[in-house]
Amino acid sequence: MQPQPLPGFRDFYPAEFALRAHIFDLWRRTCARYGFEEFDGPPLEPLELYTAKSGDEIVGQLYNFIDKGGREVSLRPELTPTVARMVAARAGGMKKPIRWFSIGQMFRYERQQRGRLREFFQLNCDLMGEPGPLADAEIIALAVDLMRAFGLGPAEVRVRLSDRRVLQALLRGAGVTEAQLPVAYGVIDKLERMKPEQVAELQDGRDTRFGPGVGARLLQVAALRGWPAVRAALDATEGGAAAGAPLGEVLDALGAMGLAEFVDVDLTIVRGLAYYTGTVFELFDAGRSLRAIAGGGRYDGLLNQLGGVDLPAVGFAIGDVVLGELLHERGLAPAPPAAVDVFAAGVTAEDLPHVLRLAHELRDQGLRVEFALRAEGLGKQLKLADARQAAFAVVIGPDDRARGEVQLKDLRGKTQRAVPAATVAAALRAALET
RNA sequence: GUGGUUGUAGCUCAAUCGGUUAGAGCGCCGGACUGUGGCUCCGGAGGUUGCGGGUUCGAUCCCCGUCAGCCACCCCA
Repeated sequence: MQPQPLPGFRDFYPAEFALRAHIFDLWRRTCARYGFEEFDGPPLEPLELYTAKSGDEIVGQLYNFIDKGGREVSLRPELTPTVARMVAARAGGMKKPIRWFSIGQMFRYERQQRGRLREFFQLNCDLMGEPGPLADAEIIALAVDLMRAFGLGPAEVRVRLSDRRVLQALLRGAGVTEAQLPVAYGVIDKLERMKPEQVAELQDGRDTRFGPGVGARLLQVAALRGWPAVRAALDATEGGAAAGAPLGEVLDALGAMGLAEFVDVDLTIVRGLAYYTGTVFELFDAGRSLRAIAGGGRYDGLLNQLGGVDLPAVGFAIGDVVLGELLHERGLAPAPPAAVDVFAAGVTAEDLPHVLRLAHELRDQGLRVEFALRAEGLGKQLKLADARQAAFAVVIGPDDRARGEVQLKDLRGKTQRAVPAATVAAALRAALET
């Protein structure tokens, strides 16, 4: 057996590379439509950049090592700390709000599974310097349009949207103390994966982490679905209306953009407990058979914590792995594009110099051209042209040359016509532009 | 990192109770096809049955280990 790539790392053969290029292309074009600017940082960073944000525990999930200068370094597992550093360094000089995106390869030392590798590409989008809910709506709209760009509609992908402020108000109203909030977030986050017995213990109070009856009320909060139900619960809670106002404005804005049909209000979306302060959302395939496609939210304190500049921010990240799987599943992964426009074929050995001259002339004009690299029958050459999915073939033979012509074949339309040799380049350019 | 499960040709799969030389389709290469492609027909290459060990007269098949994929847990920044 040949040596294989390391576990969780991929070889990109042309077909897979074509999908990756397609994904990157649509990511870039969609971000551009929202006025986002592309940037990048180093793939290798000081280890402290990540331990400062997440603690020493994450080292177990990093590709870290000591470099030849004795520095503790790590391949980047995420981009946010790099963004924070870069923004902090020049925040004073940048017009707000800042709209940035980046496409880069990330590395995490984790056990791989479907949709989770040790190396992946991630699109990061951050909108910094604006605390208002329209910024949240803008970011969510971008995430939705990134799905629509691939042909994925509301029947294929769903945004599950929550808000840390709403969840906090409802949990406090349910009797969860301030100190118990982190535990309650953890419970809600795990609810879908908990055994029925554990849920029952929460329901009937055998789970003693919360006060009497609080567990059952927590389950009621977690079961709320849709904005009307959540808003009704907020209206019945002290301070609830104020806590729910930003989420309401986000939903109104998304509705005005015509994207409301993608969004499900669902408070069980918790995500990383550490730093989200408001809106929190994840994108899933509608059948929920895959991992989350994307996730993000508002993290108003993080840039200050990491970079020392107090800027509110909202953002998200999308990986290429789950998205790629979904595109395959839905038949939305494009076939690799044809690599050549024109195949130049000669009939006899004496035609070869003319084939080479024409091929090079066409290449100089920017056309993609291939020809047979050894003497072969015309049928064989055209088979190759067909396999390459060339749109046209030019056939040069002794009879054609005697008349100063070449045969120009439209391989898709199955038509052929004689063209003066001097005008074939212009004819091909014209035909390929249509 | 823990537990479970699956590994046969480039891909998708077959191989009787443990039995002789591990097969098929697709793909690839060559030919039919010496000035015309997609079709068809013929032929060929390609396998240490993931790897290592054990049981057995004999192992793709049973056992152990290991590596890899998948599933769950963990984690999800």
